[in-house]
Amino acid sequence: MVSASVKDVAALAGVSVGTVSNVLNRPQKVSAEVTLRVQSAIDKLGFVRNDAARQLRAGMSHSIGLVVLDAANPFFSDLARGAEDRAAAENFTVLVGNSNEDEGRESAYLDLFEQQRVRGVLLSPVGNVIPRLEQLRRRGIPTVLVDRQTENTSFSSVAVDDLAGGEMAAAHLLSLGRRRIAFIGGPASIRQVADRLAGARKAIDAVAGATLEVIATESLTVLSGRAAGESIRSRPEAERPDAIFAANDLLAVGALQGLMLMGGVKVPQEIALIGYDDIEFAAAAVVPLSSIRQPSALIGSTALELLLREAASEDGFAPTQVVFPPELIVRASTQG
Amino acid sequence: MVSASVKDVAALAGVSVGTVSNVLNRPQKVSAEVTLRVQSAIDKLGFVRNDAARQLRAGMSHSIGLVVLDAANPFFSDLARGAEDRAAAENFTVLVGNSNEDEGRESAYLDLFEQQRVRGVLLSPVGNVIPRLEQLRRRGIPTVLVDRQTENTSFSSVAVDDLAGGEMAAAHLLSLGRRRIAFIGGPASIRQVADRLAGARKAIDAVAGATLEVIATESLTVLSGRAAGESIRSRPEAERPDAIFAANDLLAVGALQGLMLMGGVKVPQEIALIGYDDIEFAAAAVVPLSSIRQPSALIGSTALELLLREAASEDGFAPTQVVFPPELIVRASTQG
DNA sequence: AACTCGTTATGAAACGATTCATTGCAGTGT
DNA sequence: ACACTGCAATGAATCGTTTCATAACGAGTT
Repeated sequence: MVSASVKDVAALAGVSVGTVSNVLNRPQKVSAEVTLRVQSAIDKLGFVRNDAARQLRAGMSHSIGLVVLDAANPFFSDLARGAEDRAAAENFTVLVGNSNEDEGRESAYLDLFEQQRVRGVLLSPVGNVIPRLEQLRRRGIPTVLVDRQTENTSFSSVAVDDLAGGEMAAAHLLSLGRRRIAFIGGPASIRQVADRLAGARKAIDAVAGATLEVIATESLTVLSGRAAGESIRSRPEAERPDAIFAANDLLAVGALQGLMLMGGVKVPQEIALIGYDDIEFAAAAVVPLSSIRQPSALIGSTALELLLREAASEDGFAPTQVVFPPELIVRASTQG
Repeated sequence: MVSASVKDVAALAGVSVGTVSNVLNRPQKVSAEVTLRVQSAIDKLGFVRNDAARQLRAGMSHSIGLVVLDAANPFFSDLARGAEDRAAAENFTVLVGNSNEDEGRESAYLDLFEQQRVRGVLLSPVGNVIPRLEQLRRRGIPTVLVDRQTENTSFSSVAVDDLAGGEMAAAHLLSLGRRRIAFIGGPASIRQVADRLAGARKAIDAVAGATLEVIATESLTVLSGRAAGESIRSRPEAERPDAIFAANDLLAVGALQGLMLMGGVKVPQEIALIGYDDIEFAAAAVVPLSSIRQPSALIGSTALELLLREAASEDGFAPTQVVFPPELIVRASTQG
C-alpha cells in the first residue's frame, strides 16, 4: 500500500470514516477522546489527504491560475509573489504559467486550468482572448486581467495608469528646468510604451519652449538603450537633449552606459535621466536611477482579491476596473 | 449545471460512458461513426475533462513539484523553464513553488505536493531536508536535488562542478599573464562561493609567483560588488590586483561599476574581470563581461528526466549524481 | 447449423474524501 | 416511566473518470 486513506485511519482508530473527516474538517464536532485516537492513527499511518478526492467531491479546486507574459521579468515575478501571498492568506494556491508572449502557450494553460477546475484565472493577455474568457465565464470560471487596461468593461482588470506615469516622469524633468527632452522607447505597438509617451507629450506640451524628441528602439532591452545613449553622446554638445525619459529601466540602464562611456556625458549634470518600473537594479546602477515605480506586488494581490470576490459572488457580479497611480522615485540620476 | 460530465455526453451521443472514455483515451478502439457522434456531443456540451476525477482514479497526478530558492533569480527561472519544457514533452505539468530560502515555505510546498500526489519533486534545498525526503520516498514520491552536490548519495542530484568552474576562471586570468588575482565573494557559508574559491586557489597555487587575495562580501549583490570595486580603485596603483574573479555576475557588474567610476581603472587593460553564471545582463554590461556559464536550462531538463525515470522504475532504482562541467565565456572584460 | 474469432460497445465497480440524514445515548424535566 | 433535547458518531450516497469483465453481433469455417 503506497498511502493510507481515511478508511485505513478509521479502521485503526476504531471509528467511522465520517468521524475521521469530521476530525479533519470540523474538530469541534468531535469529542476530545476520539480526536486523540484519530490523530494518533493519522500519525502512525502517515496519512495525507488526497487532494484529488477532495476536489472531486467539492466540485472546484482551491487553486487560481495565473498566466504571465514573461516569468523572467522582475515585474511579473513580483506580481506573482503578490498574488501568491494574498492567495496563501485565503488558503488558495496559485498555479503559474508562463505564456512567453505566445498565444499557443497561453491557450494551453487556459485549457489546463479549465481541466483543473480552478476557481478563477489571472491573466496578462497576449492576443485577443476575450471570446475565450467569455467561454470560461460561462463555465463558471471568472477572469481578472492584469497589467492591461481594457476597453472591454465586462471583465475586471487591475493596471497602472501609464499615461499618468509618463506625465509624471516628464513633469519631473521639466521641474528641474530641463526643456529639451528625449524619449527613448519602442516598439510603439506595445501599449505601455505608447501610453508613457503620450503622457510625456502631454506634460511637455503644457510648458512653453519645451520640446520632445522621440528616439525609437527595437526592443525594451539594455542593449537597445545603450545604442540610443551612444548615439546621443556622439552628437555635438549643442544638439544633445538635456534630459532623457526611457520607457523602462532596462533601456535607462543601457542609455546610462552609452552616455558615460569613455568619460562622456555627465549624468545628471549634463543630461538628467529617468526610467520606468523601478526594478531592483535601478538603485544599483552606476548612477542610481530615478524611476517611476509600479506597485507590482500590489497589482498581483489586488487582482487576486478581486478574483476571489468575483468567484464567491453569485452571477451578476459587477466587473471592476482598478487603476493604480504610479509613483515617482527620485535618485541621483535626476539630482544635482 | 456548471459543466457537463461524461454521463451527459454519453446520453446525448446515445452511447455508454465507457465508450465516451474510449473515444477520449483509446480512439482506435471505437468505430468512426460513434467517434463522430461522441465528438459532436462533446463540442455541443462544451465538455471538459475533470482532472480531479482522472487523478483520483489514476491514483497519481501528472504533475511534478519544483521548489526553488528564489524565483526572481534568472538562474532559477531558466532552470524552471528547462524543466517545464522537458515535462511538457512528456505530458507532465510542473508546479513551481518559491521557498525564498525559507524552511517553512519549503516545507509547506512539500506538504502541498504530497497532497496533490505529484509524481515526484525537484528540489533546491534550504535546510536539512533529507529526513523529509526519505519520508516522501517511503510514500512513493521520489526526489531529485538540483544545484546541489550532496554527500548523501541515496538521492539523485544534478549540479554543476563549481570547483572546476573556479579553476577555469582563475586559469583563464593566469593565461592572460595576470598574477595578482583578487577573489570577490561571500558569505563563505554558501557552498557555491566556497567551491568557486577553492577551485581558483587550486589553479593559482599551481603557478609560481601568482597570488590570491580574497575580498569578502556580505552578499552576492550588485551593491556589494560595487563597494568591493571602489575599495580597489581607491588603492595606490601598485597595490591593486591585475585581475578579479567575482563569485557571480551581479558582483562582477557591481565591481565593474566601482572600478570605472570617474574614469577610474580601465577594464580590462589595468584589471581583467571575470564573473560567474553568465546571466543575460553580463553581455550587456558597460564592458561586456567574461563569465563562467552554467547550463541552467539543461540542469532543469536533466533533473526532470532523471526524476521521471526514477518515478517510472519500481523500487530499487539506483540514485544517479549528474555533474555538469561549467563553460568559459570570454568577452571584452578579459580581452586586449 | 453450429462453431469460433474479432471487433465494438456496455455498465458496474473502484478511486478517496465529504456530506447529511439517521441512529444511539446520556442527561433533564415532568 | 416517559418524552424530550442535544451531542456524538455513523455509514451510505455522491462527485466524474477509467477500467475490465462481459455481452452483442457479424463474418468466416467446418
